[in-house]
Amino acid sequence: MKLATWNVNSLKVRLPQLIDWAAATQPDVVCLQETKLEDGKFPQAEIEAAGFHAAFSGQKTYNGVALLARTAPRDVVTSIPGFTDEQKRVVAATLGDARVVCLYAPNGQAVGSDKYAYKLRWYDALRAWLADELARHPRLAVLGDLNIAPEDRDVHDPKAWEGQVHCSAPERAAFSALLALGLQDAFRLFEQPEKSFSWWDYRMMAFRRNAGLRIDHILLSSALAAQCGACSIDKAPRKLERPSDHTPVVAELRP
DNA sequence: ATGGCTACGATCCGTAGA
Repeated sequence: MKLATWNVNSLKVRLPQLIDWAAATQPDVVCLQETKLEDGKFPQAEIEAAGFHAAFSGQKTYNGVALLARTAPRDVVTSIPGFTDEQKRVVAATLGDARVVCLYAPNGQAVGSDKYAYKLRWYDALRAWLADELARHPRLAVLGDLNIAPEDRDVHDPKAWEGQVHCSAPERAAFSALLALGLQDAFRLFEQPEKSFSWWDYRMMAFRRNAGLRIDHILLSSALAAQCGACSIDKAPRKLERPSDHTPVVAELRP
């Protein structure tokens, strides 16, 4: 079983790339972020034609998440329980015997800003919810654009980014707190190339200079981590015309 | 050098992303 996460930065613009990529990669589950589409405008027919069921929660212009799966999603949830939020950042569902949570974490803008405070509040609520989810579902996968580079090796220029949003100590503590629940960073279960990133700024030829961050993640409970045979970043879509600034991360689970 | 792209919805520029 192949699980993937991809911040597509507009599903409308990236739909053809998503369809091509899914045909080539054959994932069983795809978590999408920044769909930027109201639910009424979700491309249901195209996604179905590509062989996926879909659960989604979107809004105009900003945010929006979707969970694509070969099997019908059950028990769909589209918010962190008890955390009131206008912003559509969460969709979770049960797929077969696994619980899958798709997340688009707040960006945080700048350390000390209102958006940064919201990001940390959001992470607090997320941790409490995932603790609950883990207790209920030992086979739990959490995928998404978490907007945190957990370690310096996840940053192209750790000095320049030191203490900045995505890298600040409170954000890294929030990421660690998820791992402390019993989740594992699937990417780090394996030897990886140095300077592996999942996002590159559109400006300054950042992709060509590999000036990126690893902020898109797949976290697995122990039961799923034990089955994980590979996890990699697929840079191919970032090389296409009109790419998303993020690229997919894929994990493979053995039966 | 604090910009530099891109997407969006509103115009012909502002907001947001990270």
